[in-house]
Amino acid sequence: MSVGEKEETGGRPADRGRLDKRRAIVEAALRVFAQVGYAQASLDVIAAEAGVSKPTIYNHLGSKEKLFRYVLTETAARSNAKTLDVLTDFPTDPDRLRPALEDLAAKLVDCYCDEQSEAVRRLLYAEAVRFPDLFDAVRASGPNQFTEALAGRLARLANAGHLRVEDPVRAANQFIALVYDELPGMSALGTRPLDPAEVAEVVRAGVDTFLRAFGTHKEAPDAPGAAASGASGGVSG
Amino acid sequence: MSVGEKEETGGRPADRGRLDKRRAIVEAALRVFAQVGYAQASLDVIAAEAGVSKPTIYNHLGSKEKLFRYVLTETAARSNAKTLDVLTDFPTDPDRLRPALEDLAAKLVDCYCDEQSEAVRRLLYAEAVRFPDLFDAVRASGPNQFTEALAGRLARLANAGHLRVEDPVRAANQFIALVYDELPGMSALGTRPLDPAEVAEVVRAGVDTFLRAFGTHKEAPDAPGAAASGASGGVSG
Amino acid sequence: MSVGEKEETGGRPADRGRLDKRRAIVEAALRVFAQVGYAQASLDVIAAEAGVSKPTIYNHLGSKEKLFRYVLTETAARSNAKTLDVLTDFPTDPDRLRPALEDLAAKLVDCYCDEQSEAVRRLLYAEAVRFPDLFDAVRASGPNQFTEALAGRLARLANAGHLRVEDPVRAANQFIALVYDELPGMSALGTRPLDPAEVAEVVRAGVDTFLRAFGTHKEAPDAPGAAASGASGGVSG
Amino acid sequence: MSVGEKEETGGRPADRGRLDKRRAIVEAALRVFAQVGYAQASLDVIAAEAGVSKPTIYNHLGSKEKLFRYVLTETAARSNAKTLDVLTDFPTDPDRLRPALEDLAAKLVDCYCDEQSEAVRRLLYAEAVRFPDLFDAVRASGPNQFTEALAGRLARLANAGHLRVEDPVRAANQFIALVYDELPGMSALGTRPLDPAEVAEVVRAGVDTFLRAFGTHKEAPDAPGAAASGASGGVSG
DNA sequence: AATGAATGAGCATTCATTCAT
DNA sequence: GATGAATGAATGCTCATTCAT
Repeated sequence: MSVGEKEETGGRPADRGRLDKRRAIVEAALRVFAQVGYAQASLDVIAAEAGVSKPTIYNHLGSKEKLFRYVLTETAARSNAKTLDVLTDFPTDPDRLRPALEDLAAKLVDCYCDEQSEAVRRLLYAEAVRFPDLFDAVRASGPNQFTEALAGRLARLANAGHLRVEDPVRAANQFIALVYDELPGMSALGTRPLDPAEVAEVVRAGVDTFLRAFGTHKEAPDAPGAAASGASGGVSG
Repeated sequence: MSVGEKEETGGRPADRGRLDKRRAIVEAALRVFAQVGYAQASLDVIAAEAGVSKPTIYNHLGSKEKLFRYVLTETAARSNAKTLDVLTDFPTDPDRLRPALEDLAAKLVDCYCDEQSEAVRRLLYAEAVRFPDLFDAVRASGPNQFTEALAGRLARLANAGHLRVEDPVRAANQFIALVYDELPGMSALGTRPLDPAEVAEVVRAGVDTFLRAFGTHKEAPDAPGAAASGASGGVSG
Repeated sequence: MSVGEKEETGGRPADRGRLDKRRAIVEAALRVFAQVGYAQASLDVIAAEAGVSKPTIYNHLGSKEKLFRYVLTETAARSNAKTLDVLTDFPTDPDRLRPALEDLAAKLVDCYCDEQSEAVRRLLYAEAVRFPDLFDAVRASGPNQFTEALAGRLARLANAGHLRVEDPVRAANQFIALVYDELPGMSALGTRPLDPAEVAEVVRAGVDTFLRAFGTHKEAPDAPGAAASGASGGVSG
Repeated sequence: MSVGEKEETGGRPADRGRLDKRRAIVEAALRVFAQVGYAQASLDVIAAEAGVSKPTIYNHLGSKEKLFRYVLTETAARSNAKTLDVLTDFPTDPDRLRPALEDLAAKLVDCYCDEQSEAVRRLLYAEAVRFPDLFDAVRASGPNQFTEALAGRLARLANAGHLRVEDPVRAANQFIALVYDELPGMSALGTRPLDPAEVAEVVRAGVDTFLRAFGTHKEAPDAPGAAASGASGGVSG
């Protein structure tokens, strides 16, 4: 235990290879599950992809089902942590609210649209009947926490006079809905790359609507007239 | 649909049984696919559930994949038709906009949360990678059409001075997002029954936010104080 | 259904091939089970040996365990029927008892030492722990019935004054023990061919002892002095 | 076995643990083999049962097959030694023959029906095809020796005028057959406990028949009327 | 000497699909 | 047109065995 490198696993040096293999298995499994789903994923393929033999998967993770559960919860946890992180930078008492919200929304949809995030979402949808507990677990550890945290921020902003929200949790959910809801359709559920410009536009429009609904008079569109993607003028006033 | 209604199920009476079998197969397949997913669904089970023999499925639909495609597109088409229908009752020049929108939203989420609708959604998510074209086809025939139609209504309302919308398509998407987005999480992706009261509350809150963002001064909450789950009046200061 | 051949199965002509396959499977399974035992028998090998595909075995017999049960009980039933048959020829009031008993014993051990009989015995021993019910079933349908039947004959002989038996069932068991017990050891549990002469000698000696114990004075050794295989004279008196 | 009794378990004290492990392995293996058979016995289970790791089994015994051979021969040897021992107490010139024979028979069937003895028998039956040499080895070292020894005793008794036997080996085999043959069926091949009273009855009946066949006039039933389960006196007439 | 970890080979079972009837 | 029967191809999982430690 002289220089380092082995320090990071904490255990005996021999554990190094073991942990590498475990990680390789889990990563390969995520790739394969995301590609073909739970039922169609064959352990042969996962083993090959991970560069290990099939029994090694069983030694490490016990069964296909346990592997699936582990992969999903672990991946979801990682995604969730990243998502929660985007709130860290969010200013408590922002100079200008609109850009702050747009920044937040951009980072948020970035997390939500991340390849692994979308893969987990697809798998949870796909197996909602067979693994209902997985859905609950991931939701509890992820989206719900983010919603709560965001609700807290919104409540503080409201208290500071920057927003008019009555039910912060609902407002938080609506914020997420406004900035994200259109994207899965555009990316074919995370299956096709998104045009960043379109994403930015969706985000801006979502934040705009959010602020129209919950903002105070102090806020004005960032760049007037930039919000419209379809009909240019004509309507309101 | 004037003259022969029965004509559309085939001319000779002998085809009657044939079409019955086909329908039985498709319905059974939907049930089974919805329950266990594409890969885990076995044709034996579907055949048994439909009360036919396995080769009959092949005679009628060619292969498991074609069966899946057919079931999904057909079911989606039915759902979509029902969804589009909810716009029929929507008044062009409503006396009071809020209740009209709430009624519309209620009917809409009813369609979206319908068991078959949710099953199709889960299956599209599950097989988004393997059947990307299915996702596109269903989206094109369904949600997109509804969005467009709703956008048209919103534009007319805007023209009539009832709303202030610049981009009607976007507004339509946001309307849907606001009234529906929270529900899949609540129903575990259509897997668990929803509490109608909670649904109504979500819908009302979504419409409320929508009107705060896009409504004109003429609109006020339907029942003062009923819209929020928290404090009713103004929050901030 | 002109000449015949199909008549013997009774069902539709198409059933012919089906029944042939079933029989082929069962026969192959018996061979393989007898050769390598239950656990080591692979369905691949059985299928190949039977000239059918593996799923066909499942179509016909459901599972390896069911196949085993079926093969054992069916084979045992056949063996048992044959064994019971040897009593048919046994004279009720024999002129001379000794040759009748020797004939009976010879036929009996022929049945007991039959290849299939021994195979079933080995398999029952081998799987007595895993399939205790099989042991009971086969015993009830086979040996017990024979013992009872033989006991009946012995009782009648006793009543007719040809034997002195108090407990006919026990005497029957002892008769079987005397004429058969040595043979499994000699044939390595049915694994090696028996020398017919040795078998005859064992049988004769067994019957001799039986008659010494249960016979009346009327009976005398068939061929005086022929019973001894080891020490020639010297002993008795 | 004069000087060092402990010498035989190895010289250095360090070997103590090694030999303990070996013994633990063999005992565990016997338990597992007896329970599930050769093929179904997994070395993982045996290792766990023995409290050692799997490679340790290989270090000590080389392979599953060698382990099986060793376990069977060693266990058989132990059983055989015990069985041979029952002849030690058998009086050369008994006062009364019947009780002596009954005592001998009781002890003998006790040995034969011992759990380990039956387990070995079942395993030899089960693997008679795969391990024919094992069957021969065990038979040579065990039953044959006992038979020979018993034959010697019977010959001496005959010489002393207590019995009338012409072929002592055959008589020995018949003695064993008479007192033991019924028991495996009653205990489901050693799988179920025997009722001692029934065993005693079988033994007594066996000895009775043996004496009726080979005894001299000097011998009479031990307890008049106790020998038969049916009518005691003469039957026919 | 003992073990944790890894693996190649094998097995029971299932399934989508086809063919003869 | 409908079906019973059959099958090639996979799949999840287990096991005896070996190697590095």
